[in-house]
Amino acid sequence: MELTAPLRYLRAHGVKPSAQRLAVMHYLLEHRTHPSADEIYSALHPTMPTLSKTTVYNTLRLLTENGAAVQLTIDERNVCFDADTSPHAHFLCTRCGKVYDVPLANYDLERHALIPEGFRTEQAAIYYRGCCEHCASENVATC
Amino acid sequence: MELTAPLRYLRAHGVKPSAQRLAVMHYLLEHRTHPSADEIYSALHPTMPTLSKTTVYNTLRLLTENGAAVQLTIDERNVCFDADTSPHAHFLCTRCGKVYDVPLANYDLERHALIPEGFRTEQAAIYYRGCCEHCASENVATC
DNA sequence: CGGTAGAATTGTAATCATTACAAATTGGTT
DNA sequence: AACCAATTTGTAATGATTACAATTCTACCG
Repeated sequence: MELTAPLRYLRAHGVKPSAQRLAVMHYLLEHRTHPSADEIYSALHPTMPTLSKTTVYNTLRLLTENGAAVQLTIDERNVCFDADTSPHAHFLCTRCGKVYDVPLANYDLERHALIPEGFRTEQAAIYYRGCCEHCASENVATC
Repeated sequence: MELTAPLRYLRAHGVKPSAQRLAVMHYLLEHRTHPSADEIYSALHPTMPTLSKTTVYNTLRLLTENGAAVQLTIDERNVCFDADTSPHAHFLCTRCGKVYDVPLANYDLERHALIPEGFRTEQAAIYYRGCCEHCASENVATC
């Protein structure tokens, strides 16, 4: 039961499974916190001591290239990843650094912008920055 | 006449002018190519040999903090900057790396997403990735 | 079963953007 | 001219990501 979902996910996106790929996919599916490559590595390394950081980077690239995950460039420090590939926006709290999912009012992202003829869009992202509710109530001064 | 616009721009956003700040602001206003800090430094350094890269970074941070420019995280390699702070989207061509401006059909960015109560939005960005018209006609194979 | 080719993984070293920091310079004020 | 604060500079550090060559794994074939 434990690894069923990751395996299905990889197969559905044409990614050949391996212990490392299943572990990364599993982590992404279980932790919807938009982790960075380093966070994933640090979380998996204790229980999978042979895992290398390069493999985590390679796997994440493979997953995003095959549509099994999405990479977010909302945080200028490092890229982070999301196993939820359905259309939704993201909100980065610049105080605590958390990235929140935000549902879209209108699912047709491309219709928002007037992209010129001849341009082929492959990906769309909507990013918000600001102060999340938790930080706003914690620290009134800076919010 | 040459530096009038940059000076006005800095003053309008409460940034105390200096030769370096005017040069960076001037470059951003003249080059709507969404340059990175390094591109700006490389372009200005020949005619301003004492300019340091740290100053370019410091100045860009100052400009964005004061609303005289916007920083884009559309390119995962490096942050880039735009002197046009009016609401518009951006399109990154993953082939040639160019960032294009894209007008918005609906100027109210925040209304697109259902941001939860208590969250305070300070910035919104819409990013597209894909293949631009020029690259599409150049190289049919990869587009 | 054992051998083998190709793919996947690993670890280390390099790269590259960005930041930290302390020293030097500049600008405005008395 | 003298002084304080702000700005700039150069160098060194940091930190994420990638390059690369060596090792290990996997699937297939005899």
